[in-house]
Amino acid sequence: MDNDNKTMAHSNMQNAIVSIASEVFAKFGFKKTTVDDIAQALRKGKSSIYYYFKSKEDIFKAVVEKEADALREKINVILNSDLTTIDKVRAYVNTRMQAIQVMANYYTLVSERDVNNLDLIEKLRSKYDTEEVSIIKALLTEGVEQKVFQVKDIELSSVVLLTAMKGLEVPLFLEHWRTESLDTILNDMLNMLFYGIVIRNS
Amino acid sequence: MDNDNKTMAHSNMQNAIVSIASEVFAKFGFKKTTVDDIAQALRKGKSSIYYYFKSKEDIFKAVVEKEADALREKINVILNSDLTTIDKVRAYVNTRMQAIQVMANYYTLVSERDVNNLDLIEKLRSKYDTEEVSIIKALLTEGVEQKVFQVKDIELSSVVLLTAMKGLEVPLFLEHWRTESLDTILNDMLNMLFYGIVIRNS
DNA sequence: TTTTAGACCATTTAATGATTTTAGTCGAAA
DNA sequence: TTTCGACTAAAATCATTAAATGGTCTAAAA
Repeated sequence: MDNDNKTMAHSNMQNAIVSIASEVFAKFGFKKTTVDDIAQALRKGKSSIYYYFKSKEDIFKAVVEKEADALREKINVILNSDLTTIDKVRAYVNTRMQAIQVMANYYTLVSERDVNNLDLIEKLRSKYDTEEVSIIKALLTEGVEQKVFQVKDIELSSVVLLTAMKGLEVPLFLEHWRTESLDTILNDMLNMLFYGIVIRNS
Repeated sequence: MDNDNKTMAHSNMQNAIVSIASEVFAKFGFKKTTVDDIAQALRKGKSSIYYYFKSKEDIFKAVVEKEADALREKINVILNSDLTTIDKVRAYVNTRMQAIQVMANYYTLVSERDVNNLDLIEKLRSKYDTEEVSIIKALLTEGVEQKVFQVKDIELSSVVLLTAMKGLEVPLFLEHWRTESLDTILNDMLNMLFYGIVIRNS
């Protein structure tokens, strides 16, 4: 078997592990899932898993990264589209609010708040928050460049918007506090963002 | 001692307990503070405390309520002032963002997230969140009535604003992530809220 | 009559040692 | 190159015992 096929087979096995691990982690959570659980689900020995991954933590990171990729793909379609910047922001927020479902394993780890995993939680949180702030900054910058937006402090505004979205995850997704469709709610919020609440006389 | 003086004396002792308890809770947190700690700080026996309060939880609630009163007093000055509605909102947000310092015991309890106290946390959170939403609704309603604001869904907007403020408590107060003054940061955010980010051509 | 506090109870928490489980490694076999 | 059984060290769990704590009772003091 030449080198490329060997690497391909290696990758295939890694992908298989990540897929199965994703399901096992989803079922039991990070803490309660053992590497032996994952191995058994793959019908292999535990040390086989360690041939492909350095540690349990690395497997979990790969799982979360795969889920993040699914979200990134959707978001990149929006960023690269011909939509107006305003519509891009709308589409982005709508898609981003699916994060809690698409990146279920990451959110579960964060909410577990297990003191033994705070380091892992902080690593992941930092990585994905930084990424999100970059996306929002890019959108705000595009809007400013096209003279559609006026934003005094893009860095601050990006963080504020991300913080607001994250804060709303709980009432919108975990508590189901409103009966209107998510689209309606997000639309109202975005209109507040775009046009403000102060009435300006023409 | 007639009845009024008796009641007065009773209240005085309750106030003394709340004051001292506030300090002890602030020092050790709810969980680590024992009723005996509070009693010793007052140079009394533990069962004396139970003569004035039904439970440790009731003492803590009284402590938090006292702190909340300090914040309410400041906010009521704003609500009852002759300021324009826009300036009232500005002043309210500035004052409200002091909550994390003025209501320190409440915030400490919430961040402890002790599973044995989730019930108490939820009771207090519900109480004070409901109160805050009412204040924001009143301000938005006043603005709409004076035709200064245009808000499609006052209930939703109030909750969104409160959620955003709460979400920003961490970066602004606990992580000191920005070097500008708090006033500057809050001002920028409020301008986003009032006027939006979309440039509207006259 | 009101206030106080020591003694007490039931429950919770902490400490401890023993046992089990788990992450990760090694080396031989396939 | 890949797999896995055996193994190790550390971590986690369990059962038991002791200590601590929230709260109560009742008698004494103010």
